[in-house]
Amino acid sequence: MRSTFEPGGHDHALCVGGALAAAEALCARQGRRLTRLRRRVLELVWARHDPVRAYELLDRLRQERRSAGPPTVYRALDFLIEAGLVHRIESLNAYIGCRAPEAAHPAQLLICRECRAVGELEDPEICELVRRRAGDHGFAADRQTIEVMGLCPSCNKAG
Amino acid sequence: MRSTFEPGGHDHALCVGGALAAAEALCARQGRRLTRLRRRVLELVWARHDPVRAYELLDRLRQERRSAGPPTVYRALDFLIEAGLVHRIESLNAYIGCRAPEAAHPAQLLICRECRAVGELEDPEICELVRRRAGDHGFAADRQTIEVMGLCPSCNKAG
DNA sequence: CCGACCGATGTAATAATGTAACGGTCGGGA
DNA sequence: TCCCGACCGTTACATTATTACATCGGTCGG
Repeated sequence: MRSTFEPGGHDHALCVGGALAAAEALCARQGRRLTRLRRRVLELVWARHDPVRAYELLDRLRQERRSAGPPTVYRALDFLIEAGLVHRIESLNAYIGCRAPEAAHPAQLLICRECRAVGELEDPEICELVRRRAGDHGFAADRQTIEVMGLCPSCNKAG
Repeated sequence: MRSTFEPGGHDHALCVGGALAAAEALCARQGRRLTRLRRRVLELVWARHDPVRAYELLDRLRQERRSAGPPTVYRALDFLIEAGLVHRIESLNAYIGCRAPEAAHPAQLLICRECRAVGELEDPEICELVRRRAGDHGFAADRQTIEVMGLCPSCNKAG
């Protein structure tokens, strides 16, 4: 099983580097334009493994790009979400880098209520079961938002 | 199977009346105080079968209670959600009356992107599968938010 | 009955989140 | 060359939600 939550002392530069490389590749393949700005926003999103707020991104962006305003950030986020590189966490109004941008599946996000770490399932069975049950009621599902609050492995042990 | 989406011409007064009666009963049983204000907000939430925004509720409340402000509405909503009488729809920042307040299960909301009607599954299998898969990754789930966008039965036929 | 307490509500201000609208720039194709 | 479309800057504004503190009204022990 792929690790859902990163262990404490991992080399985070690898996460960031990997995410950016994957993003370049994906955009190239799909004919999307990963501009300098968008790339930088993605990098800022990946700065940590917990969710980032839009206005936090804005504050950091401003430090290097005086001209940034809310639309700057929201447009970049829209692009990144559309491309499947970032997830919006509806229940937190926050954003997090997608750990499996290649997979087309909708994700199921596991959010730790203690440390705010976020893990990501890409479980096709859940996805399919939800779709089927909705279909049983005559509902044609096309987008799923699944967010689970709870305790991540390490907070669970600690508590 | 219980009907998930109400048919067009149903007698909506029955929905509202039933919801209020169920709410009274539930609060009585659980020792919660369903005050006049909270009851009225619940009634306004149930005015339609599609999601209501907090500030829509506020506007309507103000017509009969000049003193209402944002906290008035948000506090009432917090109470109703806590009691399981209302769901917050995270992906819309909106609220809807719970159709099965007796059931302790988390709900799965089916949201029509055409007509905004909302149906509600209370599927224990989905719930359990999500919990189990999360558990497989060491995550102790305690709250699930599942929101599905798509087309309701009638919009699906129409489109 | 009194007064202390507590949950519910009133009230004002403000924070946090997100969008609209319009203009400028720049690169690629007719 | 000229136009078009994508991208970004810029300003203003809309929407959603919270904080902090005051007040009201009932309950309960004394």
